[in-house]
Amino acid sequence: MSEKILDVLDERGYRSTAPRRALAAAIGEQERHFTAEGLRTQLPPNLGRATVYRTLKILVEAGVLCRVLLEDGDLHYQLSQQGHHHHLLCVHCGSSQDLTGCDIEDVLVSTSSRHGFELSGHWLEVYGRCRECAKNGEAAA
Amino acid sequence: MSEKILDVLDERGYRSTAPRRALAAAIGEQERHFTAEGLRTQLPPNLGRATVYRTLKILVEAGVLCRVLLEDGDLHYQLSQQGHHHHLLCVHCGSSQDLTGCDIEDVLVSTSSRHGFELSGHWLEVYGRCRECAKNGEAAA
DNA sequence: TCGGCAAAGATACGAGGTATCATTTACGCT
DNA sequence: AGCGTAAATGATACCTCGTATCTTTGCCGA
Repeated sequence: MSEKILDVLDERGYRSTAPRRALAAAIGEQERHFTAEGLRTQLPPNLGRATVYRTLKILVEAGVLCRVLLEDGDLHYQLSQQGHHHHLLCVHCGSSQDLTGCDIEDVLVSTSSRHGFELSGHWLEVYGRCRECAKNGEAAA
Repeated sequence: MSEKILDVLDERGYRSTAPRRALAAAIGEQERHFTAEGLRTQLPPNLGRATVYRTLKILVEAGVLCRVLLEDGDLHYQLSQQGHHHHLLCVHCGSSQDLTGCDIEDVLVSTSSRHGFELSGHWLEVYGRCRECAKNGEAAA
């Protein structure tokens, strides 16, 4: 996975540097969405803060990562699948599923045009409980 | 409008104070979504920053204001109509329309349950160009 | 009118992110 | 291989947005 990230950077003309390799490796190991600061704690401490933020920004622009907005407003990142998609975020265990091939786009387009609105983009996050957490009962709030 | 805001505060047991009256008046004058800091520049400078943020938070909880997330991640506020709704945000002129009574909720519910997901909430912002800006041509990017 | 308690303002703090800038390093070129 | 240059880095300072703390102010019910 980390190789794939480095490939994308290479394709875009970015240089292969030690900090970027470390970042790619760390990102590849994430099992959930993560924050910039969280990622930083898993990296050598001499790796500058600015470098982390710079690289994350590049990776989002390159489509490798996508931003995930948590219900409390926290901004996280995760490896992005396919192109445009949305997230089903479990508020209980923190897992996320991607939502693709749904009919939401269509609904949006038709609803928007009914308002004379020329749609260019949108942002959707869905919060709830995943199958596992819902099954494991009412124990947890 | 500002009276209505003060009424809501009163109903909820909040006291009527000079800072809150000033805030309510300023909010009533906003024609677009606004930021906390932007609002602050339109208020007497002796009105503390904490007070602005505290009051905005109260008003969001009371349903008077709603949060609006701009495409660049900036958090704005605006007077909220009805209960749950979404925004059509014009990226050109900055206006916003409310999106209510649409069928998006239904689609979300059915799509989510197909994933075994127990939906509890969601966040949607739609970006594009409003009727006016779309009409006024391709001149502007 | 007066006292308790909510609210205000000042201030400091903290997180998250960006600008600046001198130094280092990748890598195309010969 | 070695070199020159532009890109990238890390340190640092800074900025914005928002919150915690704490003392003082002032609303409002008895």
